[in-house]
Amino acid sequence: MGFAMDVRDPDKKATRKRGSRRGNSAPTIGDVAREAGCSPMTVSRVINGEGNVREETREQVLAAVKKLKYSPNRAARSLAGGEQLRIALMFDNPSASYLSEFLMGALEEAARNDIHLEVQSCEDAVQARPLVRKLAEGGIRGFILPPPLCDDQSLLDLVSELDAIAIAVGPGKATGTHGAVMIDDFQAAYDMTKHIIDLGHKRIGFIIGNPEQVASGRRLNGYRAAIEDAGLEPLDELIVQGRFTYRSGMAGAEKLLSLDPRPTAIFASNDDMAAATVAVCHRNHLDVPNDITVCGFDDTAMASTIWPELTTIRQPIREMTAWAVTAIARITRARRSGERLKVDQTHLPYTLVRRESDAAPSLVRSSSNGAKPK
Amino acid sequence: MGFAMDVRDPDKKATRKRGSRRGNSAPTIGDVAREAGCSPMTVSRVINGEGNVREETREQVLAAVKKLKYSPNRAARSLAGGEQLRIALMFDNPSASYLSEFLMGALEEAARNDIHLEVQSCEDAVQARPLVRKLAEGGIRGFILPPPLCDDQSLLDLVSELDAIAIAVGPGKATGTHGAVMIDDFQAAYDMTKHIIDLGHKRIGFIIGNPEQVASGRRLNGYRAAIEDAGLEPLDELIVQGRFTYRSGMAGAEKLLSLDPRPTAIFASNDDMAAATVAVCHRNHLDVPNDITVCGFDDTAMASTIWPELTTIRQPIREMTAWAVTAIARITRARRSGERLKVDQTHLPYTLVRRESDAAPSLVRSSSNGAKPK
DNA sequence: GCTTGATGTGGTAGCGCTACCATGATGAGG
DNA sequence: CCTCATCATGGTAGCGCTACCACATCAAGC
Repeated sequence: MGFAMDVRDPDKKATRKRGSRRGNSAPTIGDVAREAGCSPMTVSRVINGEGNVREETREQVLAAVKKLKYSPNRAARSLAGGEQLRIALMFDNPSASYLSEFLMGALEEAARNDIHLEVQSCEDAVQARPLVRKLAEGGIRGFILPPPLCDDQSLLDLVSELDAIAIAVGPGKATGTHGAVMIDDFQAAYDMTKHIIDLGHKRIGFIIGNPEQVASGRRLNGYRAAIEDAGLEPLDELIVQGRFTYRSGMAGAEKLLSLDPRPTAIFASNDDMAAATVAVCHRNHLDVPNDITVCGFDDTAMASTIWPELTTIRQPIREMTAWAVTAIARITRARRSGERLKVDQTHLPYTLVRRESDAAPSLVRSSSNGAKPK
Repeated sequence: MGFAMDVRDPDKKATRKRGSRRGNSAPTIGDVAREAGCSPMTVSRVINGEGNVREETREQVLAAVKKLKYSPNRAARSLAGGEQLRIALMFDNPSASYLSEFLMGALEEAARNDIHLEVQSCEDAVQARPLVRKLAEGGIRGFILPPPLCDDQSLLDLVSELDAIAIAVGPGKATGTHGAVMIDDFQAAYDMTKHIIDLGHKRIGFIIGNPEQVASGRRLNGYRAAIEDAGLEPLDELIVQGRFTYRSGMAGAEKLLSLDPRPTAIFASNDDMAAATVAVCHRNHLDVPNDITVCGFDDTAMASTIWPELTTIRQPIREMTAWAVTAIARITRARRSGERLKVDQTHLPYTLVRRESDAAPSLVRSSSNGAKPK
């Protein structure tokens, strides 16, 4: 026995010294155990807040932890602890340029918490269903769903049914059966509309988003409320249907510009449609913003690429996705230890980003060189 | 003996079955080894791109990986492998809409290999220098540099000097002192130009990219070579300078459209400028593609957002970034074990994506309804 | 007294992977 | 022919931690 140890020890030391496996720093659970005069197992128990440890022992361990500045090794923990938490991030419009922000938030947060994140793209909500089922059966515990997927109630129900967790990122409305992070679409649209009104505009056109996404309706309502609160006449002719696509934005803008008198400002429900509106304005030889103000929503890359750059509403997409990831982690942990806490929902703050596409209306139609007020 | 086995075996199976440690899914390196008919070690070698594996074996392993959809367990990897590799992804034009693809590739691959990736934005190459120094001193071992950062030779030299690894993603030209993944910009521009020529165009305008990026010159040369090879007259008036921005694209397009006779096609060095060109054409009441063909380069989100959608060259940005990440990982590993293998460079295949912005030239100027040939 | 059952604690065996060394197979040089 | 280097591969022993069982201890019950 003694011999065996003698042989083993130097060997081990040599390995250690070279530091081929581990630099030299980072105390391990074993170091703590030695310091506290107990076994690694007991240390593990204390650290994980399990019961069945004498108060005295616990204190010794905690003192040792503090003294050695021990912090558990994440990799080892998740390796030993059985399965790693796996969550899927699904999206069905890969063209969305806010995807990069979306990914930054999710992947960063996932890495921080040692969560495996799978990025899945799919055609639409219908096609997503079998995919979700497969993933859930394959061990995925949570799903992050951006719009428009998160507006499909039956998809959300399917996730609950499969005993997984769905978090909607930026849905128009939360239904209470699942978690959600969003901005207040209503208030944001209200603010933007009020901003345009404050600039002096009275005829403000609005292009609605995809009717299948609840957010579209909320943005429309925000616009309407601001118009009414300002005492302006709410005219149906100023509101046209779009579908969030560039092309639908072109059609909507053409319709609005053919009105007589034409609106002096157009608020499109997203940036792609706003960009399309700018294009149509240019085709009609209208200068933006001197002849007409155009505003968007979302602050995607498109908004700051085109000329003039769009005044728009910025969603804190990164923070929203990060929140979604931690929410899933929290809920799963709770579930593992039996308790079934209810999923929560939250609103994060948005910002109105003022760029170059808005200005006060030119009073005289022909004088199109009115300097934009800063 | 037989008894002992009888006792032990079911026990083990039971443990497995309950899946207390491992769910049941996730194939391990051992499963792959069994499938490929070799040892786990060999699989490990293949996965980490180490040398000393017979080509035949490598292929078998790769096939097994694919078949089983194996993906290495990050926790185990970093637990066994010592310290975590840290690399930085720097970029200086956050507006680039290909950023999302870029990030997808990098972050996904980084997560897969349990590499800590820091995303850093900076103003320009000059400003990047102190930042690189600080990061390298802080333990960053590799830098991923998209254009235009990767075209700054002194920045690349700085990285080598600091004993870190630089991989250029999509530079115009590789200098041999650093790693690089790219497409053949010359050949791609040549192919696109030839495509336009084959459509029947003879006066083809070209908008050059940012002169500070070497890729711009390569694309220009590709255009020139195709023009000459087709026996068309190379006219300087058809080539205008741009800077890869939407706005510079507008200026360039305006200049080209003011020529008499105007070109029947315009090939812009990137999608943003091509989109701007389409906008300018529309402003001049020219239909795309019936009155004029417009082609882009890069296949960013912009290309498929606007109407008409752009015919363009797709770079496999995601794959390129992923390659960059694994290259850094491979080289670092090699360095750790002493050997100093030279950094390598590779070309990845591009594709010409045909959409709706190109057509044969309309022979009679007024008849603008020429059907687009399929 | 000895079975039960709770309560602390330690031992053992991995989690999936890689560093390191040992091996077998080849070919070059003596 | 045998050595010695060079490859291609396998075996073994951990990385730091936790699940699981075994054990020891002490109280209460038949």
